[in-house]
Amino acid sequence: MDDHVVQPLLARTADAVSEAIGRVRPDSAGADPVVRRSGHADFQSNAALALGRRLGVAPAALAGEIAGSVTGVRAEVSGPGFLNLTLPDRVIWEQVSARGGPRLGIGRPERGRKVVVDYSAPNIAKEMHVGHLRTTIIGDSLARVLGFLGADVVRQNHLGDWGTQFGMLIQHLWEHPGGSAVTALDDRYRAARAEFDADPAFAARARARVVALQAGEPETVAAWRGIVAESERAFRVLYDRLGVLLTPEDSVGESFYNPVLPDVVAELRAAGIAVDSDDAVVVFSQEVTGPEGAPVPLMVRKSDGGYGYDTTDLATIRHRIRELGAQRLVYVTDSRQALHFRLVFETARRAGWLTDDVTAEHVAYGTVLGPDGRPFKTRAGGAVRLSDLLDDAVARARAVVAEKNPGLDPAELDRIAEQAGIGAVKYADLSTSRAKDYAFNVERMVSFTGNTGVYLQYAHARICSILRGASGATAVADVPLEPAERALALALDGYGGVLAEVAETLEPHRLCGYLYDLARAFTGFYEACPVLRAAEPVRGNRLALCRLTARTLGHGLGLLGIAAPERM
RNA sequence: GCGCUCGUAGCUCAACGGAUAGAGCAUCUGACUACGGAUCAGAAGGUUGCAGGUUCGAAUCCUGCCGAGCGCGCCA
Repeated sequence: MDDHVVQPLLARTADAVSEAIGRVRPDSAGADPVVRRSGHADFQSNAALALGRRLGVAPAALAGEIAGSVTGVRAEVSGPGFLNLTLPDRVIWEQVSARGGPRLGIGRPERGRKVVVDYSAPNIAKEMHVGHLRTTIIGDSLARVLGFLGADVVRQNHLGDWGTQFGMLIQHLWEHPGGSAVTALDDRYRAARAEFDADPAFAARARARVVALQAGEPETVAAWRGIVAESERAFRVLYDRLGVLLTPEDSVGESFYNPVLPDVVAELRAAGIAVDSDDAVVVFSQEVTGPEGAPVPLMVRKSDGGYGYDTTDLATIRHRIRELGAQRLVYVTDSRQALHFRLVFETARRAGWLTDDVTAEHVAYGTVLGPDGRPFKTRAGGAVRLSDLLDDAVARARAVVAEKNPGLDPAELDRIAEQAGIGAVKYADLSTSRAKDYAFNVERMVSFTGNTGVYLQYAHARICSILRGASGATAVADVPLEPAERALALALDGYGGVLAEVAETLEPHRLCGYLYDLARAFTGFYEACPVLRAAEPVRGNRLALCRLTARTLGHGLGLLGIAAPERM
């Protein structure tokens, strides 16, 4: 019973207006009541503006009719036909009280929907770098939000675990034994590449090793597995540190699809979708043209008989729909791959894998830029290691937290600095709209003011502190609402709606914006309304608001994959 | 050449087709011996890249320009 769903006030108000429209203008029953949050009242309905026009009635007059018929809400006509809607105080307090359950009264609108979220996808034998940051963080947050709303989320970590580079890597490992940590693997990769380029004899042995790997030669395959396992352990360390949900069971890399690639091509060929061209097999787009006006191809089999990731991604679609039974496919990769996914989706549609019952979405995001406004690189021009990036953020967070709270003992400080630093990086990434590039600015990220993860964590911690100082009584009584209480309560009530928006648009920054607004609404409340000093029953009501705010902030941060410590 | 994405306050960013385009930094003026100061009140800051169009109503939708980034056959 603690799990019951509380209908948001916005929806209830919209229903009330909708019913009133139906009574006043039966012909227009079912019209969108266009109810939104308002700066002039609790909510406003803009329905009369469009509807009046269509019916040939003055919008203000129609708004007046609706106002006269609507029940449960005070409605006042304003301006050219806006309807300002105000709820009774009692209703709002009841709403605060009703959201006490573990799910904050939020339902599971995504229930019964299987969603595959493809994200992270680091490369085996290489270290994770800044290029893996956004996909990992955004994808994980989306998986959490969709899961919370009831979707059957299948996470897929499409590891780069297959390819010709493993031939030279294994060969190099055998010829130069010793060392196996992943940083070493990363160096090893470079060394192998150098030797491959410099020494034709080694290159030949490496190619032979690729053939052996593809042929399933046991010793070679065992070596390959060893490399994969080693890398996965290293990823695990970073995933744990980042607080990412991905587990080894979610790893379904390129090698998994390798055996079915010929069949994917065969199926496309049989359907006449894939054709031969210059010794390769390609699918020409029917929608997109390249230079010279020629159709853009998808390379499903290279002229050397090998397969690239065009084919692998086609295989993922087929597999996820046919074998996993997914209704929604989500690919979280950077925006430079937009054309690639467009072609892949187009081909999958032509092949009949993607139908109207299944959606496929490329969740594209912009580049992480360095301080110079160019793509983030080390001084030497290499990729910035993810672990270095996090170390840096944690170190700065530590300094900021230590200054704020000098009384913390070192162990506590370490723990909080880690949570704040990681949270800061994740929040910075999630809080700007995905499509844009953003500059990685640690200074700003770990600031206690502004729209940062640290600010939200601190807000949460301080509310927790208030609650610690107060015992028990959070029963909600029907007393007059102060404006700041009203603003806070309405903000709290909007949480589920925002989550639904995130699930639909796959834009976590909406949740960030909501949480920030919520924290600010709390600030306004806290400034205007004494809590612990207030007399009952006001005190109990305000404590209830504090409690619900803390829980909502904590929960929202959780869906962003960010820790919400009770003390900082 | 074509395509995708983006152009909003000095800076970093918001804004389901709705009322006066909002926050935070930074700047300026005030207030409070603080339920943990995440301060609070106020000021200033904008022709939402430009020009048309649709609409009762446009930062948002459409068209055309300008500018930036990215992409367009055997890399992933």
